[in-house]
Amino acid sequence: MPKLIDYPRTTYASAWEVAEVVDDTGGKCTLETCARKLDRKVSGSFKAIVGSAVKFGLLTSKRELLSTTTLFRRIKHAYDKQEELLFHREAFLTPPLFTQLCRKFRQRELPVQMLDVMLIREFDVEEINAAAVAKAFAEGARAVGLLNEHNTVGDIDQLAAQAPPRRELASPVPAANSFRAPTTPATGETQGAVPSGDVPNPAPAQRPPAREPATPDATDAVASLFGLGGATETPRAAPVAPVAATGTPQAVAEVPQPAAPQRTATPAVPVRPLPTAPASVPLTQFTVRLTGPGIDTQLEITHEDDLLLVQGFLEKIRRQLRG
DNA sequence: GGCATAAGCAGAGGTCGCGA
DNA sequence: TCGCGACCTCTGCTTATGCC
Repeated sequence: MPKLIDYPRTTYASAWEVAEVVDDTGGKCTLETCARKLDRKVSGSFKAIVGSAVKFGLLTSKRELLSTTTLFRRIKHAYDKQEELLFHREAFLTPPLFTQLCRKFRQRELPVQMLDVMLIREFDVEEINAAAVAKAFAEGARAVGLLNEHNTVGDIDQLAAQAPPRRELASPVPAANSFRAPTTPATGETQGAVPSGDVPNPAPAQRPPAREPATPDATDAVASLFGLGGATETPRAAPVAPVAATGTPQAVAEVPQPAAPQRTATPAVPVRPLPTAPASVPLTQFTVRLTGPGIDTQLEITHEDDLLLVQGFLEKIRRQLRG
C-alpha cells in the first residue's frame, strides 16, 4: 500500500456521485463496474474519487469491491431534507482534517485564498494536494451548509446540538469511526462517538492517530497570521459528529482546551495589534505588515528563517495578482 | 513443537507525466 | 482543468528460518 493520507483529494459531490452509483447496483459492486456505470475507466483520478468516498465514510473498499456504508444509507433514506443535510454534514466531517478546519475557523471567515498554504504548513498536507484539498473543503463545506456566502464557517458543535434526535434505521449499530482518533480514558474522550456506518474499523493501534496540526502552538507564523495561535483553540482529533447512535444528540466529547476566545467578537480575519511601544522593539526585530483580500496582519521577523515565510506569502500574492 | 523474526509477495491506492 | 494510465510505494499477509 502507498502512504495513506487521511484527507480526501476530490470534492464531496464527486464522492457522493460514486457512492450513488454503487448504491444503484445494490449497494455492492466492483471498482470496474462502478467506473463503467459512470462511463469512466479505472484510472488514477477515478481511484482518487473512490478514495475520497471512502474517506467521507460513504463507501468501503476491499479488494476492489465497493460497498455503501450505513452512513450513506442514512443519508439516502433520511426522513426529511433537514435530516439528510445533517447526515451529509456528518459524512463531510468524517475526515479528521475537515473537522479540525471547521473547529479552527468556527464562526470565522475561512481564508480561502490562503487555505492551501495553511494546509501545507499546519496540517501536513502534501504540497501537490493542498490546492485540491482546499477546493474540496471549501466546496464541500458550502454544499453541506457549513460555509456561508461570506465564507464564514459554521459552528459544527452548535449545529449538531440543534439537530433533532436521530431516528435510527433498522440497521446494526455502526462500527466506530475508523478515522477518529482512539480515545484514552485519561482524556475522557469517548471512542467511536461517531457512528459512521460500516467504515472499516481497524484496531486503533494500527491506524495513525488523527492528524494533529504540525505546529499547533503559537509559534507558527501562519497560525499567527490568522490569529490562530496558542491562545485560540487548537484543532484536536476530537470526534466530530455529535449524534450518538442511541438517538440523542450529545455534545461532542471535547478534550480540555484553552479558554475559548470570544468567538462572536472575533473579527473575520483577526488583526494583531501593532506594537504600541516601538521603542522597546529589539534592533534585530523587523515587522512586515500584509494587508489585502482576506488578510490584514503582520509578521515579526526575528530570524533569517522567517524571511522564507515572507517570501512564501509574497509568492502567493504574486500568483493571485497574476490570477 | 512453539515462538519470534525476516524475507517475499500481492495488491491498494497515491504520484506523475502526458494529452484532450 | 480534468482524465488517463503507467509507475511507485509500502502495508499486511504468508512462508521460511532460526532459536529456545
